Amino acid sequence: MAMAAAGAAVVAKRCMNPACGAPATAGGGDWRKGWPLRSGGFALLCDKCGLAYEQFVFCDIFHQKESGWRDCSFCGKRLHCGCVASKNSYDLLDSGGVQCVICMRNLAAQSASGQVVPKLFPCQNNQRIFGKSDELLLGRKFEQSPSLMLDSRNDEIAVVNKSNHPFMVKGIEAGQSSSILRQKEMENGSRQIKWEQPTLSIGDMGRPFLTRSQSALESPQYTRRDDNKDPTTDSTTSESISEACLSMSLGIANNGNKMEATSTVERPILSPTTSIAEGREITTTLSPFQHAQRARHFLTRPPRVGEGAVFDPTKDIFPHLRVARPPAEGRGRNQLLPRYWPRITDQELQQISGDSNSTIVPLFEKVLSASDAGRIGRLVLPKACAEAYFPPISQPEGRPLTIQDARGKEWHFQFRFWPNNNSRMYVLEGVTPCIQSLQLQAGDTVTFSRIEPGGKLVMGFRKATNTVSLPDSQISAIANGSLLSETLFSTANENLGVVSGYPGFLQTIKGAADLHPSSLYDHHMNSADGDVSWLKADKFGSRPDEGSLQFLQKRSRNIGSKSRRFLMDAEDAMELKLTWEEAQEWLRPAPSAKPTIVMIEDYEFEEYDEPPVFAKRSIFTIRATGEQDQWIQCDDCSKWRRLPLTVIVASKWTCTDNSWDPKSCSCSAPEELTPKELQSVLQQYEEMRRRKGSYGLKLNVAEMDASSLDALATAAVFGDVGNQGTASVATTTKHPRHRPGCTCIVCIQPPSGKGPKHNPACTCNVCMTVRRRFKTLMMRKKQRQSEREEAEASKKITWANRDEPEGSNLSRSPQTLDTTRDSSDVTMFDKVADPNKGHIDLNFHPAVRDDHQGQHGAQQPRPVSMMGLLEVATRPLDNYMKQNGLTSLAGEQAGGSSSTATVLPAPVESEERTSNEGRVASVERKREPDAMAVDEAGDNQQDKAADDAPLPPPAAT
DNA sequence: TAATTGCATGGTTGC
DNA sequence: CAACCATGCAATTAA
Repeated sequence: MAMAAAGAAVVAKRCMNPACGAPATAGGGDWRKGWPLRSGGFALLCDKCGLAYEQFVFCDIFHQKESGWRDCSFCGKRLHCGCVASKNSYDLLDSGGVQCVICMRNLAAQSASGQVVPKLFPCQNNQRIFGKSDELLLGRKFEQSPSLMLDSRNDEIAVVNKSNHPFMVKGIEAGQSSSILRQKEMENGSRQIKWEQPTLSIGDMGRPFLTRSQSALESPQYTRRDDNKDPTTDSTTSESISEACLSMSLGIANNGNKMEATSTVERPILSPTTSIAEGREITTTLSPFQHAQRARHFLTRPPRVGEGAVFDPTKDIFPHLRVARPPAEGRGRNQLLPRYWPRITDQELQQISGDSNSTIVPLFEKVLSASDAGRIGRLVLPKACAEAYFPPISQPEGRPLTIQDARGKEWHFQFRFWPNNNSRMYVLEGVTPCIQSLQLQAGDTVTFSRIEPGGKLVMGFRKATNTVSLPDSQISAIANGSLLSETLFSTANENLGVVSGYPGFLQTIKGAADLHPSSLYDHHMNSADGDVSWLKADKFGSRPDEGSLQFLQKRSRNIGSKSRRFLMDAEDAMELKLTWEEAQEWLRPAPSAKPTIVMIEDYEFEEYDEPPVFAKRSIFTIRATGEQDQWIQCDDCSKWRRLPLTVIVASKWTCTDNSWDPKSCSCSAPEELTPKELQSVLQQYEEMRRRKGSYGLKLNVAEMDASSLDALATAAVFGDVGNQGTASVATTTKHPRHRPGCTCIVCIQPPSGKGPKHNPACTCNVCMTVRRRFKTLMMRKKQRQSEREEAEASKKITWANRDEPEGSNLSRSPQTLDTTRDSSDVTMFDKVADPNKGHIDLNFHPAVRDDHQGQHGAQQPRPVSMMGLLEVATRPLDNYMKQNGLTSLAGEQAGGSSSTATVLPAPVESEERTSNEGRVASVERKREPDAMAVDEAGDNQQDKAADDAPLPPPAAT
């Protein structure tokens, strides 16, 4: 790359080879970047004579090859180039050598008089050539800036106008400089520093970057602050600090040639570069490292717990585990979204670090979109990432950016931006060769890291090997819009193991795993060796990662945007080989859950902040006396033991855990149920399961409906599954159906902070559906009012049957149930709560109701998905009216009563219902006032209507 | 005519 | 609701 391309404002520079003298100016550019240097810079070659120079990213000055390194004459530590920009990292000695700041300080400490006079100038590198074009100056012409120096003897700050000095200088934002300078001061220990700006702790910073070897392993800039170690004892630290200081400057007022710090806090030690910066746009060249430093300055908000930002002790235990780490630096004013957090395992870091002493700082990663991986050759960069980690650019043209891949090959991109909605859209242009070389495609993940020291950008990649490859026919069908989203996802699910689920599911499952070593181990072990293809992409097995997931989500965007949230990791799916109904048996309200009563259109709903929990399956029975029991089977002896109704037990339970019944706390104790009773109960139970399974078992994981997985998700995220022990829950008094396994919005809502809360203003699908149902309800009520008179005659009939669709649980009293079973005095029932209050049931199953509406339960219900629900919700009102007979509501009420028999969550009940309608109705009538009965009848009707169809347009509601 | 470039649009998502 | 960002598309340039 010719330097001329860097910009037109390159000042006259000539090759230092007297026989050459090739200019590096625009138009004459015979300069090109060469090989990467371990320093983090790159070689600069004179195309004409081949003389090589090197550039250091910290000072942005080209140095004649190998001429810039300076080794401390005392400790031998490799110092930086020796240019003015790095001048503060060492001191020139009269003897001709250099002295690093550490040695210099030590010497000063040893000297009572402290007469250590840094020899700031002249700099030795008089053969240096200028480097850096205006692209590095962000469009500004090169300008000489006064260099700031500090006489350490008296701590005065002296500004020396180095207008005659041939080195480009630069500045950074005041905030950054002050922050860094404070670091520097701490480093030197020469002053008492008051930290004005927010101090970042480990917790604030998240997990700092890792290095090849340990302790490595924390960013010196941070660890030093955190543990207050004496930096002099840590060469790594000091070196890093020194390097960091290379890039700092002071953001103080320029008083001509003399600058004075007006604040004691802001007094710098050394800042060799000071172009006065007032903001980004006038900020001069910053290396990525500098940039990160600056960005770090804005880090004031601690990461949220739960986003993975907290210190994760498991990382030390499982360094190979892929856990998204919030970048330690440079997240900018706004925190980086977790989706961009690098998910690089320590092993991968080690790989990329190789045998060098370099430190890898994971910055961010991005899943390649179709656009990114397409032929257009543009990789859209997340704005926050670009601004935090890449060099600042002020012009849309941007600047060239060289990024090295894990194989050591350098790729030259154009880092630029487009103005977009008063904002910027950052892109890397020219990525096609890289993409093709690495054989990346949409869904793969590109990871950006930085090598320290040097600040060199490195990119890795992670293949999404399980990327869905749909048959062409399906792809074309998708393109034509003829393939329903469900089909796509079904296909995707089959191929990838993607299933529907709550969006927080994946995150929370992983999050939970992160917090629990055992689960994490199980969950991640298979992929422990990583799916990041840093150096040996093909060597490692891979698992579908979030990249492929996101890719799928993106691909599905145009055909079912609502469904993009119903995706999950294939590996997670593998662990969820159970049907929804099976899962239901394990779900219980959280023991500690306290419901919040929410009024929705005059109806009370209970909302729980806590998700349901896993619990061991149990069977509820009711005796002839009306007494209810809960039975649970011992995992050891398989005997059934009676438990209090409200008890929730862990997934494993044995007789010895039976603290409620001393007589049955041992496996040797006889079973309380007689064989006949037991057989009856189990038969009923199996019957119920069969019927549930009749549709549930048909569902593979991928076909679970959304609500099912929502519940699964919320259950899965509950970390203390099985540890609830006993608690008084299980039933509620407000929501008649709020029982173990309930799938209403109360139960399926995700834990706080993990998703939309179902407050009255919630607009999630579930809530919206509920609201629509209520709107439908209200609409129908209005219509009914006008028809009520003529419907009066059939009203009683309606009442007699009105509870069938939804209210069988409500209407079924223990006594009623009991009379239906004559084989035993113990009858199984679906655990219900207080049936005293009329509530609209949220546990509707439209498909179930649909099927049974016309066939009285003879037909097995179909699974229903959220997409299907949404689909029917969009049907025109007239269809809705026709389908639901709203034109003749009275007739519906009268004639529809017989068709309202339905299968309910507890099939046993529905079966009874058909034979006991009259009794059920009478019981129902007894317990509720007529007014409520009317409403509830309407509710049920409307629920049904709203469930299986069609929601009226807003005007109709 | 194809490829590239620059911008606009609109879906998605976080606040 | 606003910001972000994936992508479409018109304008421009190159072949």
